[in-house]
Amino acid sequence: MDPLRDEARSRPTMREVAALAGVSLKTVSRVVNDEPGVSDDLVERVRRAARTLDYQPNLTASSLRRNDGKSKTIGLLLENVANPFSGALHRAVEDVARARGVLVFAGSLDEDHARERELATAFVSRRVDGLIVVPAGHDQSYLAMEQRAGTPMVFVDRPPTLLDADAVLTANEDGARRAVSHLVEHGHRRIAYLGDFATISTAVERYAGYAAALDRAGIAVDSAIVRHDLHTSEAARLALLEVLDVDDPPTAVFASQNLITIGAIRALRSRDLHRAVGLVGFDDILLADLLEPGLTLVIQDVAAMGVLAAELLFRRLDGDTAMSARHILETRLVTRGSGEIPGPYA
Amino acid sequence: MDPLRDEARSRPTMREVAALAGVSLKTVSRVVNDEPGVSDDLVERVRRAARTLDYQPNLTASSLRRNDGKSKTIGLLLENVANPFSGALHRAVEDVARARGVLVFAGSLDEDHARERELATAFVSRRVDGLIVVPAGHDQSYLAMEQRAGTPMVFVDRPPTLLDADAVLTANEDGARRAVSHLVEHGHRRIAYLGDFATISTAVERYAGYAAALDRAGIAVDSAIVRHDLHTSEAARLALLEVLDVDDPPTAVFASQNLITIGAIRALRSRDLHRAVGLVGFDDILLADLLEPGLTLVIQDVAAMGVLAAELLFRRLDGDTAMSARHILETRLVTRGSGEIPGPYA
DNA sequence: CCCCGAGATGACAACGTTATCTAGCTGATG
DNA sequence: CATCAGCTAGATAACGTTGTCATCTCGGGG
Repeated sequence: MDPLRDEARSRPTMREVAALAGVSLKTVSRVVNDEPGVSDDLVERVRRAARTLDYQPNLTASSLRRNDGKSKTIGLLLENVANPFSGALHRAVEDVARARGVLVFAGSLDEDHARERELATAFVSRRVDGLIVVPAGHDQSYLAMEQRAGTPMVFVDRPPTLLDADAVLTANEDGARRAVSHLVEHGHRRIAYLGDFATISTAVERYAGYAAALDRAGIAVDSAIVRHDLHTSEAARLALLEVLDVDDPPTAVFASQNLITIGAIRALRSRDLHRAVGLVGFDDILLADLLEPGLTLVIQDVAAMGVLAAELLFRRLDGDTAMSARHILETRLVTRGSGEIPGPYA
Repeated sequence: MDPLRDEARSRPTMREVAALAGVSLKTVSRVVNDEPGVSDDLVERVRRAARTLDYQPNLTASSLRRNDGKSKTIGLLLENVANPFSGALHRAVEDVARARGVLVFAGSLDEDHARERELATAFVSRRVDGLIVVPAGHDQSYLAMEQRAGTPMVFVDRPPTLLDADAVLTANEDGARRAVSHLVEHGHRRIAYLGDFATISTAVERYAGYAAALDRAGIAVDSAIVRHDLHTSEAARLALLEVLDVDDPPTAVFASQNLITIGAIRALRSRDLHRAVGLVGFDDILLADLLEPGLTLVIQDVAAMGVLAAELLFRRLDGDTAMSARHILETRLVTRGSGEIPGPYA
């Protein structure tokens, strides 16, 4: 009907390359996969034919037929591809994967456990070779069947629940304890806690570290200056404004996550308290050194976490059947000023 | 040999579901794809069998066989998944894709044109349904065949070269002109330019805007205070330090990109000039409002760019055959202090 | 009571590739 | 000179699914 319909000319296949080169399908397959046992003459002819047709092998068909069934693809479930933590993790995983010719599917979960399951299933349907997961939910048993079917999986930042798998975690409690002890050492005894959803395991651990540091210093936790379930910087800002209004207000603040730290800074600024109230945050923040005062932070080596997670995953793919393990990475306290503001007991 | 080898029990297939339900393969296919013409009785039986076996359809096999050949997958080529611009773009694209059940492959190019081609080819080999590209190179003709084979592609931030395709771009020249004019209006006539690789089209356009603004104000471009090819904040910092040392040093700076802006701030801080020298940057920066002085920036709506790009792509996938077009998004100048520092002619 | 159409179900081929097996050829060995 | 090892090349089946078409059943109309 339409004579100009050469538009949707479909991609050349091995069969067409074979026809042009005057060889069998299988010979083309051998050449494409660099298998030995093809004469130089034919290799050259096939190569030329492939180039002429601009042949690109169809990797999905290939992986369907291959014995190992590998798709050279992994799935990465992140909290949100737009946040810096996820971005850094993604990049580290990508680099390790790239070295092995493996591509990365990435997706955002937004702390939504339904979304986690949905996306994991979508990845599995595409037959990814493995999964790296920063879980949003608290039940990963839905992955058990898939794991048994041979898909390795590594959890990052938060451990899997109701599932046995490798995990790369941060020493959250220890990091938080050091952060809060640091404030105590600088003379603070009224230290507020601002934390993320209490359903997030890292938030729980960081709170435990906060409480432990206070306990060690003989300070009682005062719920009037402890706020959980803050997930945006705005929520954190409002929470801190309230906390600053209680009787006997805090002289220092521990912010358990980067967005919360930012909210805390905004609150302190608006009261012009940023040079008076101590502040230590968990997680790195870009430009932390350019603020005034500089931000004292507990930081994790996110890139190292990503590299380790990817390496664990590929080790499993290479056949490692050792028992699953949890790898805990230490944190580092970087002092830049906000955490060294002296408290009343300095 | 190893009796415990039930480990790698492979995934159930339609054939197994069919056997368990006592129906034919095709009937299972119909049920899985919600095709009409299957009795309620059988639908129920198949559903139950599928659930029992925890059957997950193999989408790669399905897309291989399907007439439309769609893999419900798109490829996204970014500069670096870890940088905020790429992250925001990625997220916007993901959201549009998610609404259509489409998954996103993402990869980093690091301004490497070889890597661009490599990654694009890898995506094509996995038969993605479409590509969204922030190109690193200056020749996308290698994609022509693929485009003719029916894979739509949309370029973002930078136009395609030697290839006709949709593009979503920023009004770079206009934005830069407004930024520099803003400095002129605040009394500056010695305005330094710090720019990215001159091979990047956006950098070229922004420089053109800088030159145009000076020209309009009757100011000659002085190459002594113009620096190109800065790609890291450290390079920018060092460059500005040098520029500040020339005779008749600049009283203001235009930084053409976010990392460069950060380097510029560091340089100014180290000379304690951050409250004396005017600064306007291109691209958004997290916490720009918390610095002192606040950063005056020309910002692009990155999320809007991503949404538009993804929508254009899906429109093509839905069969839109209109001529390809370039969509130019305007920028916005956000004044926060650093750009309003008065110059000598104020 | 036969035939026909509509609807449900299944048999079979095919998507593009790789695995397996066999055929043909060469040249060396007994 | 027969045999066989060793190599190259191709024919064929198979991966898990969907498209096409044939078959079967059932109810209603002539």
